[in-house]
Amino acid sequence: MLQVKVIREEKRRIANGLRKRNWTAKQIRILDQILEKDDQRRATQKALDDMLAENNRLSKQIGQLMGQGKKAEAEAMKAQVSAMKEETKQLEEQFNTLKTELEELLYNVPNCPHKSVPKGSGEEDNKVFKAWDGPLPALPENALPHWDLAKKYQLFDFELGVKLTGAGFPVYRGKGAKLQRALVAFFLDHAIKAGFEEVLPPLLVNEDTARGTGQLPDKEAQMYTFEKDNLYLIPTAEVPVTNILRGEILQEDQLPVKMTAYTPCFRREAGAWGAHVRGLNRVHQFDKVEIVQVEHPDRSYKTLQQMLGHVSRLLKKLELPYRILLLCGGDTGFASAKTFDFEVWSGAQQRWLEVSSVSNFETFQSNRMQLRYRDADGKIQLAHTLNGSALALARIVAALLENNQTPEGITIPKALQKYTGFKIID
RNA sequence: GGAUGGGUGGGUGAGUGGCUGAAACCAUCGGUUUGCUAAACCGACGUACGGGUAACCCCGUACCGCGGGUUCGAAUCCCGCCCCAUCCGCCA
Repeated sequence: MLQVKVIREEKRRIANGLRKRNWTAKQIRILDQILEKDDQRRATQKALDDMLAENNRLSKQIGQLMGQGKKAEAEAMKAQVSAMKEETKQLEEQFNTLKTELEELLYNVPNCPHKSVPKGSGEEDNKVFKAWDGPLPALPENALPHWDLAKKYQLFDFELGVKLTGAGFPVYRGKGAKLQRALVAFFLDHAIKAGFEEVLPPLLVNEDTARGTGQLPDKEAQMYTFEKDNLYLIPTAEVPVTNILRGEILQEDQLPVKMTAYTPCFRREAGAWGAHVRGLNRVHQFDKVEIVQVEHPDRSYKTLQQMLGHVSRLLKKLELPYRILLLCGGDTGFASAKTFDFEVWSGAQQRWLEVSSVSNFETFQSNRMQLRYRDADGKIQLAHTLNGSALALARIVAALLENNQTPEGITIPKALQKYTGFKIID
């Protein structure tokens, strides 16, 4: 959520940012509505506070009169305060309404894209930030897509998942299951080596937590919900991990806070099915190792680049061809100011698959969850939050299987062999 | 799930209707003293929103788990919810 203060002081910049997200002039008028609503809110608060101050003053006097035994005077004053009560109540209701309305307006405004983010409406306007300059795997004509390889080598089973749960919940088996575990361990070890603290968070979160990172109210339809207990299954580890610091005021020298977590991720993906979603390309449950950083605003973009470096190293070690996209305004997530996507080449499908999304949210999340630090002058400031997948398993597995298929079997990249305990799937 | 007792500032913890935004102690920070360290002493020390000021700051309001209620006035009384501890039940 953007701060009203920022909208007021930098309305031009915010409006320009929204234009990059393809907002029309008409839509951008919401900024004026917000400022107007905030003016009303402040005026009402002033009136209410003055009223309450008067009430408090009189009440104190009543207490004193009572203490002095001046009962009649006290009673007269009581009547006076009682008379003001109705007006106070009205002001209070008005104030609460305005506050709620203001918040609802603010919930509709996405983050302002960073100045380096290109304008655009969708995928087609994303810029290739780093192209793949190496060779693509040379696979034979009859190369199998990963869903066929999975059948051939009994690595995972979708039909079985349907029996147990429903579509989009694969059951991994044998070397397929071991491969999952190996990748998780591989990713976690590298994150720990890069200075991230490993955490193993709950997979169910409450409403406050879902709100903190912006899943509520923006992306409610994306999450599985447990109405009876008022809990949500996490769509990414970002949600519980970033919220660890919700409401905290950190010391400046505690920044950056670096955390990593492996969790399964659950996504309803309602209405997202269609072409290109076979096999592991899109599933309701997948495993992911996430890296999260809470950083000083002055350093957050440098940190974003470092996170790109971290993910790049993982993909190099896995010997997967990859490219990095800088998302355009229209494709950048609601809460993000700047997002890079990583895509790996899926040899048999002959397409790039998104395996990681690395974002700087600036103060969009920290404002909502009041995640702050005390600067050198002792002033309290909102911290920047960042996160990235490092990495999401399902599609990595798809690419690994497809790209490494040989007549003898599927070879395992060298760096991964000590984790899998086998060099080939045959 | 049942019973009982609790949820107060960074921590411990006092506070049963007005003098309490909240004692005291600890921690932290600044100062005095000191050959250095320690100790002692003095002082500062919550957050949000709003108002005033160029700023240091000053003022107002709200917040003692969350939400509602009673009252001129609520940390304190009443109701609902959440959470924690202990015991019982169940159990990986």
